[in-house]
Amino acid sequence: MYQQVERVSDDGGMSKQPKYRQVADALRREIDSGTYPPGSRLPSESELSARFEASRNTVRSGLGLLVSQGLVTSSQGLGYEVAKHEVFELNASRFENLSFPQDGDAYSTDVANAGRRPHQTFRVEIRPAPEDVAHRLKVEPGSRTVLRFCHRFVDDVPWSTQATHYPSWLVDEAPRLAEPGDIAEGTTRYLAAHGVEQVGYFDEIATRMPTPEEARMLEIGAGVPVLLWTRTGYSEERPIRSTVTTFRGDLNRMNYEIGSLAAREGNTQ
Amino acid sequence: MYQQVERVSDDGGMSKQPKYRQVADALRREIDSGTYPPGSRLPSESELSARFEASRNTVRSGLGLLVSQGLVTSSQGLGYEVAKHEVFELNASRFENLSFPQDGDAYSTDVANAGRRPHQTFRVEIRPAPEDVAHRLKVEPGSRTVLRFCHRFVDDVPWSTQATHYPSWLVDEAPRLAEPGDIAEGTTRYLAAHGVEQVGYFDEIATRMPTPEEARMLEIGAGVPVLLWTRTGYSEERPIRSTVTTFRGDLNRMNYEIGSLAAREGNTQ
DNA sequence: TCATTCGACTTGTACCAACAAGTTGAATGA
DNA sequence: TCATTCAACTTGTTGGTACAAGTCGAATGA
Repeated sequence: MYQQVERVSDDGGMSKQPKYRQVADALRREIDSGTYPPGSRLPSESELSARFEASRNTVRSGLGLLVSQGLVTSSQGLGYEVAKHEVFELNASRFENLSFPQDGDAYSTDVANAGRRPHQTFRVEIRPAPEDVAHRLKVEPGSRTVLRFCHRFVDDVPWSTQATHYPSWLVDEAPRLAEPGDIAEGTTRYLAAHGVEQVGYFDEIATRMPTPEEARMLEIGAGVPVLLWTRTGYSEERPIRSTVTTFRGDLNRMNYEIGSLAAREGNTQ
Repeated sequence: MYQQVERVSDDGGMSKQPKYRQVADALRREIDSGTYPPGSRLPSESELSARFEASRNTVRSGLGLLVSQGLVTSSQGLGYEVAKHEVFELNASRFENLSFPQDGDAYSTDVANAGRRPHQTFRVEIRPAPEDVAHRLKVEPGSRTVLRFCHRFVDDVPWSTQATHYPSWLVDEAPRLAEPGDIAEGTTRYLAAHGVEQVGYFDEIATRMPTPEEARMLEIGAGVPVLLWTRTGYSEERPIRSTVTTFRGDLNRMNYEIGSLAAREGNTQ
């Protein structure tokens, strides 16, 4: 296959890099330049081992770098594959007033409009408030909250999880929140009908590597971060909900449109 | 130190996990439970090797997992340290009208207000438009753009990079854009004074693992993703700027306030 | 006192070996 | 024809060894 052997010859006087990094860099260049397009298979470890005159372990270290950077994935028995990135756009500012991306309304229609097949599981629990949620809802940590939890898929690929906590005082006014099953008209409308209107919200966006739990739920491989979207909704008087949505970072992008965008016809990616 | 040896005894009938995962899980539990608080040092590889009755390689695999999840960092000669997370809040919606977080205005004051020391380097280049930028600015790929690039530090720790591209037609109307050095009054005000007013913007937020280049600029260790904030600014007629800000994911969180938040006094973290 | 050396630690790199486990496709046999 | 087996691949796990390289503090010597 490769009669010729890789050398550090390309190293234009740069500092000497360890061999496993040279392997990673060489493969990264070839991936970037299209030698190995997204979805294609890389040569096997033993082939690379011969090509780079390195032991299998060294080649594995290099490949491990690429995996932890999310560039390639590996599966036992199959080999290494260049990662595909098919991102899905989420418009976060569209839900400003009533239609919340909650209980499947906006989510299902968005996904269906993109020609994909949505699917979700749903459950309701009574749970003591975790510290961060308690702080956002301005209730005591450990006090009772209703958790409405949603696990979402697109074409049977895990896409996101969404956990919305409601404070117990709100459940007293709107008891159906604590009942299992969907609220057909949407929780925001349901709450508004019971005199609790959401007049504003506060979004926090963060990223980090997934916990093992999150990696399991979203079937995330190594090297893929999660995007955390925390939306705290407010009535005129106080916080009424805290929604934490956890997205696969490799499949999602979030958008905010603010101000007049008359000049923005067509889409921007 | 540890006379007793770890066993799989804790495995309550669960599927057998490889030993290196057991090591990682055990250490993760101890980190979460406070046995090893943030900033503290983990036992050395050889100590862990004795404790878990595993080879050094196996222990290293387990530690490598924690590193790639951003939970711990390692440095040669020093050992493994539990990562500290000191996040910095960015209010993205505050810049809705004129004061852009550009050329240091909002950034410097924000950082100084937090009692930290801001520092930044700045440069201006003429560059052919990369494809994504060209698309956002609605110009031809490869056409001339002005790139104003900013590398920001907080207390001498690399914090973010910001690259703003302006289309060449805009530079004809506002020539100081292409000149090196700050624009004291802020680019947005400068543009407004030349009849180009930004009336809206479109934000895209994404996350991924850093490229080697980004890892170098931001001094990111393994297991820390970057947060990409792309803001495209529009005048009444067309796009006028594309700003891509790259943040260290472990040190930043982005906030959007939308609607009335009279009920949100105090802060939410 | 102060700077240097050096030893004892730490993690990093690189190699070897062996076997486990998943996948695929060709050969086999009913 | 069709299902099964099996051989030949792939990556995954675990052990070993050796040395390089970074860090720290104690011992050394001027």
